[in-house]
Amino acid sequence: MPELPEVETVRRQLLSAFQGDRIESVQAGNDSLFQNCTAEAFSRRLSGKSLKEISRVGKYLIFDCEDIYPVFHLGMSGIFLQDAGKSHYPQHIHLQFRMASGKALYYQDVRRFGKIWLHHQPPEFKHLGIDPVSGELRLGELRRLLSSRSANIKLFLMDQQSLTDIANIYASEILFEALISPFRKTDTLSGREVLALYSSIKNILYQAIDKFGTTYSAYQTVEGESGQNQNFLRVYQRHGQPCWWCAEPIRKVVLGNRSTFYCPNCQK
DNA sequence: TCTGACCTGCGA
DNA sequence: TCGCAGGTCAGA
Repeated sequence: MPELPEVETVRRQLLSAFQGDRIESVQAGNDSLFQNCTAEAFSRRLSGKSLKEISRVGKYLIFDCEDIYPVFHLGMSGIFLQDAGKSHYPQHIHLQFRMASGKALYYQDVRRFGKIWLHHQPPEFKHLGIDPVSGELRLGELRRLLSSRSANIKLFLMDQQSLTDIANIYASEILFEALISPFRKTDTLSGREVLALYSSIKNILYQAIDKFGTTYSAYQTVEGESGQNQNFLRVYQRHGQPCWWCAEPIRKVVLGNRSTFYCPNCQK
């Protein structure tokens, strides 16, 4: 499940492997992934273009291919692979790029929640909030966002209008490290708690990027490897196991239709 | 603001 | 066989 650190890992690995390379041909097989063009048009328009740059806005990956900008959202299970032989689900490979260098790039999406667009100019994402791993998120800005409304803190962290969507695994981990209950309201946090939350957002997300993301189910890096961050999670999927700090069993509840993991003793 | 649908693999 | 996993968005 590619969340923000996984998407950033993918971006860095794609750039490292393919920046400057020219797309010789594209085979696209599944029209349902394409939001504003057909698979055939996607293939035709990208063939012959060079991959100059890849940027990320939230969980969107924007490829700069000269005068055309394919945009990918990986959804729940979208991954890029250099080697189709490392795919665990080759029947779900929907896109295949052949590059002038002789390399190949495959897009696999088991659940097909991913989305692909083709733009003629760099797209804007006005509906997205601040990227939490950019330098744009400062303590004062987080304090302003938290106090501007009275929302559940877990849902706030998963709301892409505020912080470009930190997503489920990391929202639980961030609240655990900050010792803040997932049931709290955003406008009830003390100055000390806001500071703890701010530090925790940075720590947890940068650690996840450093560990090449978290692998559950279908996620693999571009090189076909698993992420390493699942070995460092302290509450996610650990319900019933003792808390890292106090040994109280970790609990699981559903908030906003998503599983939420927390320590009822440490998180106030 | 909340809920359900989309989708497929996996484990109970 | 059924429920769960979860990002996003439309609709209630």
